[in-house]
Amino acid sequence: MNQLDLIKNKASSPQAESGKQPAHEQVYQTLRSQILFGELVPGQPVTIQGLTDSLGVGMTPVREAIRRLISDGALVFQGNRRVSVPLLTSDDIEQMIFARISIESELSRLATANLQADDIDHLEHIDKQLDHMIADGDVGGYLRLNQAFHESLYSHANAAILSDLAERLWLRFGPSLRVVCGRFGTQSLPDRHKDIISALRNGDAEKAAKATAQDIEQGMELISESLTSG
Amino acid sequence: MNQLDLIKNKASSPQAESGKQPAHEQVYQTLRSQILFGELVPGQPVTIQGLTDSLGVGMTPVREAIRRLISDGALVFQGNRRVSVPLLTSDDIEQMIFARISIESELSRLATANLQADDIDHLEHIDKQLDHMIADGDVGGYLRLNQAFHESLYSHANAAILSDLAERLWLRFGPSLRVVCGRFGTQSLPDRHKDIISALRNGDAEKAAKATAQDIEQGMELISESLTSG
DNA sequence: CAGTCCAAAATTTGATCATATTGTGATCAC
DNA sequence: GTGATCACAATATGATCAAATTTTGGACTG
Repeated sequence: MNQLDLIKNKASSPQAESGKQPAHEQVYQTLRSQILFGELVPGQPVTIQGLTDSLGVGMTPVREAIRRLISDGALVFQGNRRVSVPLLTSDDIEQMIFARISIESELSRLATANLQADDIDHLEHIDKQLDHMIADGDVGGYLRLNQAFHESLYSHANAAILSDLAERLWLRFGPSLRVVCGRFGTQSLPDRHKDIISALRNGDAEKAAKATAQDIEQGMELISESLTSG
Repeated sequence: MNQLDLIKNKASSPQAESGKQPAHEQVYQTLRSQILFGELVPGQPVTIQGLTDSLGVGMTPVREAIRRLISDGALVFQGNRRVSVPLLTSDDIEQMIFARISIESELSRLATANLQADDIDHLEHIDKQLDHMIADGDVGGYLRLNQAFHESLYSHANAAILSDLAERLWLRFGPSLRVVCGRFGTQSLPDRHKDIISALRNGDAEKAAKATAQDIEQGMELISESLTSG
């Protein structure tokens, strides 16, 4: 894809460890995945020393990663010096529904014009795998592929700032979404992706935006219901 | 010599125990203000050691503060280990116009119902001072009061997540807005605040949202024009 | 005598710093 | 221009200090 990336990777080939990223970056990415895919439970405390032990790195990289995640809204600072995975209120969900629909609909709208046929094929491929995950009841697989679908779509919008805002919102509800899936199973999960794909193939940006909004609303309402019932 | 001056000037805070905050938090707040109010120039490099020297604290707190600001989008990591104040493209501005209008209009809409008469008086008071700053050509004062106006308004929306998203966007364009003001002077600066206040007094949420959107669009277009002309 | 409550020690966790190591960009010789 | 070398900045660790939580022990009350 990008020539510059290949060149940059080549320069660091001596250490063939697939990436000579600094430790604080690796810690950040690790925690980010764990939060995004619900491997951490809402309310769970996160300690610096616990992470230095389990990840085998020093305190400074862990601290930096935690600060970044707090800034992302993926972790919350508890007033005393404790840090934990956020517990969402239904009011939080309301705000996120609004923000996600505003931003991600626009991302779909922008992406529509830039998508080539094979890009859409790729999205369809992801969605097919997604169906299998839902059928198999594989919650982790669902979360990863659902995220991959949206990220892949939004990446074609060429809108770094809007994508960044969207990513932050995903980090906020990741843990809660996992809980919902664990409670209700994968059957009730939304998948308006077929509608999105069909709109993309027709080059209909408005329809793609609308379908994205519906996909978002269904998923978020599920979390909201889970909160009120629990 | 003046290493603590920047930190100590938080004395305006009503709480006397502002010295109780950890150093990394103070460094973050200091840098945040400097970025938000344009005391740092777009493109300017930011070094860890430079800040440890000038602020008189160790490297760890500085590192944490910088990571947070990178996550905020207020600073950018340059691929190599360099960090600098972001340079915006006109495409960035486009995205920010969209995001700000979406989110901040909603914040105005939500705030309308919650505002008491004396809250609106307070907003009007801020706006009156703002007029003086514009007349005097005080760019720094304009930036601070403009930010205070919007923050004060949005705080009544009781929407932490949306406010957080808005804050991040403000951090991104702060340095560039300062440059614009320096170039064009304060005369051309937008101020639809009178329209906002009048709508708030009438309890007209839609009109408040609309006036907010106009205020945002005018301000951002100014930055955009400055980019293309420069 | 048992249970509760409070205070103070002990333990755990966080915050900061000093220092060693590593990587980057720049300079200078060739 | 190319390549070795040098200076500087960033990264990472462990030590040290401070704060908060938990545990513990004893006294007091019922």
